[in-house]
Amino acid sequence: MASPSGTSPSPSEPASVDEAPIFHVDLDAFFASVEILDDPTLVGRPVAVGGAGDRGVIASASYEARRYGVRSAMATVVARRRCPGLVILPGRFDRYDEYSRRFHQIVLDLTPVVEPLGLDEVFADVSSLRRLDVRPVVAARELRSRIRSELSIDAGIGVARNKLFAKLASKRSKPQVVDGRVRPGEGVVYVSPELERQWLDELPVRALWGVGPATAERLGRLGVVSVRDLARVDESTLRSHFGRAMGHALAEMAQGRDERAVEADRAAKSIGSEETYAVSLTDDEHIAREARRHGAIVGRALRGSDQVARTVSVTLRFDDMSATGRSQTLPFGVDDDEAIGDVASALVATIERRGAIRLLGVGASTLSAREGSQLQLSFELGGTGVVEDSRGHQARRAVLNDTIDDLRRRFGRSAIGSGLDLGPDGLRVSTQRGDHAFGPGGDSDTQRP
DNA sequence: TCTGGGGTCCTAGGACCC
DNA sequence: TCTGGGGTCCTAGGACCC
Repeated sequence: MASPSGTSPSPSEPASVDEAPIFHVDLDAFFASVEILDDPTLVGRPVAVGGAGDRGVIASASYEARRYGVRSAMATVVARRRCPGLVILPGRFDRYDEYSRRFHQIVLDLTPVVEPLGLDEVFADVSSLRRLDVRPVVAARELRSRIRSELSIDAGIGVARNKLFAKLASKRSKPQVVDGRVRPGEGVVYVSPELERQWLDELPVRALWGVGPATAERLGRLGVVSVRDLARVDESTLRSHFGRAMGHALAEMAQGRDERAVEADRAAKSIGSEETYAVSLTDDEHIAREARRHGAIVGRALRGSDQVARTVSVTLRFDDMSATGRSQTLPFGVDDDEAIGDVASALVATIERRGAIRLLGVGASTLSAREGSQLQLSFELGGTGVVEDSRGHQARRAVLNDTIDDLRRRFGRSAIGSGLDLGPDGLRVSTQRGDHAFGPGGDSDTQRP
């Protein structure tokens, strides 16, 4: 296949695993591809997965749809305008999960060091192939054909010295839309060390990992548009403008350096559920109910993964697109709908509204394995260490109620929506207050004026 | 043209502890 | 008189990624 000089893979060049130990593997148009596989009548039609409503966004677009300029992250109303015949599907994430697991397993058959990024991408460290004397480009081609034969989905694979170049290479390996036509990709692209500098110099800073619209804009104001420009700025300057971590990362990437390891088995750090409403919320009771509903979804997810969360957070986005949040860390982990819902609805009630609410979300973090959390609570609350269900429950309830009282105090009663003071929605649970002088917040009553 | 839902990471200030 | 220094935890906000 014809390729622009300097950007073609160099399959004929020998590359040992030591020269190019990192793969970035990325499935093409993943969600849309799964939908087309499951419904052959969609073959050849422009297909997208995403929200169909006025506030929807495209999550994935088939190449047929991309011919019309449809892209992921594009507002659905825009996509429809560009492509009136666009088939928009809501998405079936359980199904994508199945495909994703199979995809991961195929890569895991090659190397155990696999780091997923979302459902359709992984980094893989293939250093372990050294013993087998396999050239990485050859291994990548075999991997690609296995993915294609077992999943019926194409993948692009970047092969390089580090994550930075592997990711840039996989992007170049993809099919491209040129003049309304889809040009097949090369599938596997290897960046040789000799090509690295040339690649970087051609790139806009926006192509670098971690450089989004805001950072690109700020760099532009410093006269930095390309990575070539960026390479001329010293690190201390970058740190002073962008902070320690970002400044360092920018300086490193501009030189083609990237020491990040491929990390397998990264545990999730938070679980959340959020929703953008077709019609923004204004009613206090409705808002509290939604906080509880999302809290219950989070609770189910926690229980499903045998985890408890100590931190409950809420996020609101208003009609002006501004967003704000509140979070509260409890002295013990929770995984039940009621506890999460109580804290979430109380948190939401403390937020001063800047208008109608278009998005409401509930999150859980500071996660730990569920086992033993009840016992731990019993100790923390000054118990004997003997776990007794009713007592444990009552003590948790008491701490939870105190926590909610603390929120009122911190943010002022007036900030609390009318939905909170009353009992009927079950927010306040009848517990004799003052009969427990233990636990964090347990003596907060005495501080109340 | 108007911006989803799942997440991760970073920063900064205050509280608190030694 | 003026008044530490570092570490950790918590919270709010923001940018970014897929």
